[in-house]
Amino acid sequence: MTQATTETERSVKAAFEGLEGGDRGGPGTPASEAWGAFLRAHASLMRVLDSELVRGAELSLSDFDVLIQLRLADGARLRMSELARRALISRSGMTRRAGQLEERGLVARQPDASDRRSVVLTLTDDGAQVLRRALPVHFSGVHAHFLDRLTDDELSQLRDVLEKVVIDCDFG
Amino acid sequence: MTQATTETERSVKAAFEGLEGGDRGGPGTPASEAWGAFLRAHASLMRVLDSELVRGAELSLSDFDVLIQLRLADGARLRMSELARRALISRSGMTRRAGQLEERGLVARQPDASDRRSVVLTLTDDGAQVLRRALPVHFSGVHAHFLDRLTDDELSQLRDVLEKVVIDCDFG
DNA sequence: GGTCGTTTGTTGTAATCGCAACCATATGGG
DNA sequence: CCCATATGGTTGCGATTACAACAAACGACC
Repeated sequence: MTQATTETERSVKAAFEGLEGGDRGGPGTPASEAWGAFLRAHASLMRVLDSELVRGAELSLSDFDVLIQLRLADGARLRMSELARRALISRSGMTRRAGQLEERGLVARQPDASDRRSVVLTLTDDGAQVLRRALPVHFSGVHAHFLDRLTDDELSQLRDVLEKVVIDCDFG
Repeated sequence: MTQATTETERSVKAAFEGLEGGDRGGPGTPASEAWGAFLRAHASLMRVLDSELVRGAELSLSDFDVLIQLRLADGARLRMSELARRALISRSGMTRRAGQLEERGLVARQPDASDRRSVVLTLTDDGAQVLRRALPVHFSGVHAHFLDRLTDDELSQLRDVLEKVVIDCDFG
């Protein structure tokens, strides 16, 4: 995977000439290399972290996301839409994920008194316990593959740079 | 829309609450903020870029990935496995994606004379033409949402930092 | 030549996800 | 009060993906 980078970026040059692209963003530039690293980093990190979490805590990264977002919310309760927004998934995706988690007894659906359209999701005791067991697994993975490889300065740089390219858009 | 998100990419904004992992990695630190920005940036960028590409060139980002990797390869020809590796997808995923692209006449399957197990994918004239029309669409999107928002220094930083966290792993 | 382990591509299967459509509810103006 | 519009959640549906298992072919070795 790392090797492909070099190869790719070398040949990118030939492929993109004739394209109006210009210098910035052209092949072999920091731009294209940054883009490629961005894609590779995400793909490989997500795969490994999910795999580790499933093996170590019998929880997918998607499920973990919902549980952790619930736990971080005030009172460990959130409406479906808000939860979907925070977990970066669609509302329909949230519906199905909540259904699975509810079947496992990790979350509970409750009607919202102030808005009868809404459904409020809460973390059950079992859910909190499962989350407690999953946290160190995920934590050690993020440490090993992410935090331990970067300095504090690099993390700050990464945060600042990436926040500039976040697009505010709907997710479903 | 076509699925811009590959696997599991969710927001885990501050996944380390309640852990005594020390300050590094705790909520509100550059670590967790960088991680959250990483996830949000990828999710939103992929969604928007895929959407723009589908609307502007009738090509999903996944299909584009295959075509561009073929184009960048020497002679615009690659074995399935190598193509899958470069496109960050599994071999089975590559099989099916190649099947679709072949049906559309954008790529052609050829036997590899030197290894009868292998199948070599080549870019057809139609495929090259579709790719030519797709390139400016994708590049303008990458420019608008990524490159134009960052300086050269920031792109170099991003590349250097992200390459440190790329994990060399199999994708299928 | 024969054998074992590896690699290559494909397929069955199951899981996931988003979009569009839908109903229920809420909200703001006539 | 009534209607138009917007929002919240669910469901049907199609599309995509990875994992595991498989056969064919390769390669190293004896």
